[in-house]
Amino acid sequence: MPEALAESVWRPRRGLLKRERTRVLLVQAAIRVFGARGYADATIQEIAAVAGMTTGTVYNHFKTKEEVARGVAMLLAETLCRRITDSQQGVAEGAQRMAIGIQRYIWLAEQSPQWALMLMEVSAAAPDLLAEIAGYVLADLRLGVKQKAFRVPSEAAAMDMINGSVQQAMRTVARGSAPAKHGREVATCLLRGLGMEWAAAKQVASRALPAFPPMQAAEGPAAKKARRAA
Amino acid sequence: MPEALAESVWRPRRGLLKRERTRVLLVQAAIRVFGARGYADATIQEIAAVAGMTTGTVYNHFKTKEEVARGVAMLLAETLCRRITDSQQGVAEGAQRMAIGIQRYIWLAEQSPQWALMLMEVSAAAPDLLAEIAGYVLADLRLGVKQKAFRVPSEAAAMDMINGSVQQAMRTVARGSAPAKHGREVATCLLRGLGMEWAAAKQVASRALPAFPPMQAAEGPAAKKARRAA
Amino acid sequence: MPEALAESVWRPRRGLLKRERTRVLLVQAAIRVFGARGYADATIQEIAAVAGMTTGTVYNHFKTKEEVARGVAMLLAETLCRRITDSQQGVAEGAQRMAIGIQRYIWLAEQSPQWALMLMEVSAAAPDLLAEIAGYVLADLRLGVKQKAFRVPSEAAAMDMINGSVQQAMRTVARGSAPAKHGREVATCLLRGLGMEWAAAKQVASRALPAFPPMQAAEGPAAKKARRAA
Amino acid sequence: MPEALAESVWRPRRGLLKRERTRVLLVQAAIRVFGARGYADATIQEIAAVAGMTTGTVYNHFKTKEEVARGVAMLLAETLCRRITDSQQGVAEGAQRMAIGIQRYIWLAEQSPQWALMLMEVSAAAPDLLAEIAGYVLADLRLGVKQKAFRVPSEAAAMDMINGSVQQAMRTVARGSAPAKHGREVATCLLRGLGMEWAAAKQVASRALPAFPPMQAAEGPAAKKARRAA
DNA sequence: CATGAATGAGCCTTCATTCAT
DNA sequence: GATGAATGAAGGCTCATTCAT
Repeated sequence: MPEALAESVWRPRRGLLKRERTRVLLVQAAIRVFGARGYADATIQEIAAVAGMTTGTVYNHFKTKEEVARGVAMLLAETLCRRITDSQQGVAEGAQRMAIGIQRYIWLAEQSPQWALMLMEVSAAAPDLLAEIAGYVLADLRLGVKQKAFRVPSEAAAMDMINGSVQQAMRTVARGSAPAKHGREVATCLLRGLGMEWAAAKQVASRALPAFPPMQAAEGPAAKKARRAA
Repeated sequence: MPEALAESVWRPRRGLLKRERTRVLLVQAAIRVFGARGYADATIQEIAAVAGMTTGTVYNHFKTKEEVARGVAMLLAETLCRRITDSQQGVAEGAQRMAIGIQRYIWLAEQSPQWALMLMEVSAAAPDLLAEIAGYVLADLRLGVKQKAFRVPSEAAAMDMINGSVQQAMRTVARGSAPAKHGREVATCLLRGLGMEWAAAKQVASRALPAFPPMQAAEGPAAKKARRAA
Repeated sequence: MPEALAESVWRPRRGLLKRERTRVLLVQAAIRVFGARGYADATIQEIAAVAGMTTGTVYNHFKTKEEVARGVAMLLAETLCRRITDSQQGVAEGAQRMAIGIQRYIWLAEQSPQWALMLMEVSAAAPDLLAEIAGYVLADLRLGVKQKAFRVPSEAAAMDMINGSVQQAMRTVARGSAPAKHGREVATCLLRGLGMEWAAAKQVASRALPAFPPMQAAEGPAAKKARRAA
Repeated sequence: MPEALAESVWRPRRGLLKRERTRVLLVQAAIRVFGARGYADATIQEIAAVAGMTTGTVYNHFKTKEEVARGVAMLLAETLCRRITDSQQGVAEGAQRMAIGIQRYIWLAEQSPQWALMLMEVSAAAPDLLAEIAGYVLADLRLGVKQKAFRVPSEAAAMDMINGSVQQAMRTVARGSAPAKHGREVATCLLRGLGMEWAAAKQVASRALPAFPPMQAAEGPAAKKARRAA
């Protein structure tokens, strides 16, 4: 797990109902185990053990291993999207937002190759993850188009290009076979592919990435309930 | 299996030593089973049965299940590369060769979604497949660069973009959620990403795909031997 | 559940103390679930859910799953015996009472094969059911003997014959492999086995079955209490 | 297991192909385990262990636990039918053959209550057993009818009566709650139920049971093959 | 080389039962 | 009395792999 995300993912969730707290603990354990063993080789027993519970408890919350993957996917998606969105605060250009997102994912793969591979394995098992992320990417794409920075033959084609390229780049980086600055170069290619001119693409992709500050606590339903009651 | 490939893959291999013919039969059976069940759910016993042999025989030719996947990967790679290369006969422009390759893969995914998904699963288990294909892609990329049609920040970035995008597009198509002309639009994006101007990219991607004629028989070692002897 | 019994079994029990009403609701739910899944495949959790309660509640009323089966057995036995006895009102001949009982059970199996199989499964898990029923059968047997209609080598042998034959006939009927009039023919055989002459057996078994009127409400302890208090 | 059957069931099968020999060993082990634990509580692991093999081997021969029960049923059916048929050698009267069969089964339940209960449990899980036995019973029934000893309203009714009664009697005997001579008395009732006169029924049921000699070896396919080849 | 029976480690999954709230 | 989350012991079953024939 990239250090920069650890806190956001592991942070104990207060203010959740008991059932939900257990669920989150299980998902956190699953992230650890998926990361260590890979999705295919991870076992429910180990997830339970890591969470300090028993197998039965896992099945109280998830009907199948795949559903565990879905739980993991949702937590990761939520964390990633929120963290990256937070770091884009105040960036109004679609092109730059896109460049930030692209490079951030590749940067995360550099920080923790193992984690990146897990992320992609989980994505395969639980497409929800990509779907969630795609929402944010699409928003930036549309912003860029509206701002006349981008021009694409179709949103679908552009999305496939962006998502596929970033994933492939993450793999390359995780494998250790990427040159330095790979993130920036991939971003350059992609911005160009989205219709920008060479110089502009290069310029935008070269700007320093913004800081990546810890996520603010999300509210659980229990907390929401309490607030509503107030 | 896309009809257009079936003959090339299933054709009985004559002129091979017996050992190798058996091996090919097993690989062909494995392709069928992987396609039907997916790599993870395919069993050695079923592959053997489909090939009309027994488990033991499989292990006489492959040390592990993964090696079977490698065998499948090699056969598919060889078939794909040869067929696509053949169809590019006489195309001298790197840009157009690239456009043809990109669209052909996406077209194959349209022809047989199941097969496409299998292809990608096998790629994950046996990276040889992608490596082999990448060789051809890289050649076209370099050709395009040499011809000043392409301009890229780095070969690695361009390759990740191309490979990742095509895979993602194949997935989208296989899932059935791609718009019509997806192949052409993805190709347009990618050519643009490789440095071409909008109009040129669009124009090249819009040319009709060349025919996709059956592969000529490949020579087995036995035939080679015979020829050498002559 | 045979329609003819449904009302007697499902009828809400008024006038019961709350604790007992809950208990009955659970037993009724168990009958539904046992009928749908079979005893072995029924789960406490589903029984609770069907009753609109939780597992814990089930265990507040029954120490084990088997005890639930016992509860089911008692309710079914009570219902069956009472309904059949009611329908025998005014029949003074042991032989005819016996013929009615035999045919009624087989008729019930025709009405609802699934329910019949459940009945026998529950009997295996909770012999109380058969014991209860056997009491009524034995009474009719003795009546027939006293009236010189029956003549048997031993009560035990006769009881085994009657109970075993009826169960087997119910199974055959439930399986759908019994000819028409099976109930009547089995009854004829059994009456003959109990010592009657052919003609008499056949004649008695051929009489029309009496109507099968809904059961009158049974009193619960609360009602009893109230009555005692009066 | 009743001593009188043990030798017939456990005898090592020579002249069987290896696969079949293993299968028989597994079935024999299953009989032991079903007898000791009951069908529901028997585990595949224990069966394998008792047979000196591993669980995987069991599943090489039987797809499910129920199929193991079927294997047991077939072996028991074959053994029982052959042994009883052998002991009826030279008995030409259908009535007496029937009386012998009825009493023999009940006698076996006396010899080994546990085994009898197992037999009935297995019958429930694998109806093949009863079906096989029923064939022999039906033959005797028809013989008796042809000889004018029996008269029944329908074969189906008679069969249900015989099978059901014998099973119930076996249960009663196995439970230890049957009076002495229960077998004879049940047989008397049943012969009467099949249409005989009281005196005749009693007389036939009172004859001494014939000896119960060990079964002659059955030929396995390998032996058959060898013989054919000769 | 082919055969195919045997292996065996180990996973997923179920569910009766408990117990703190 | 009701709740329902948690338990945990087991068991069925799979399948890649081996090896004697």
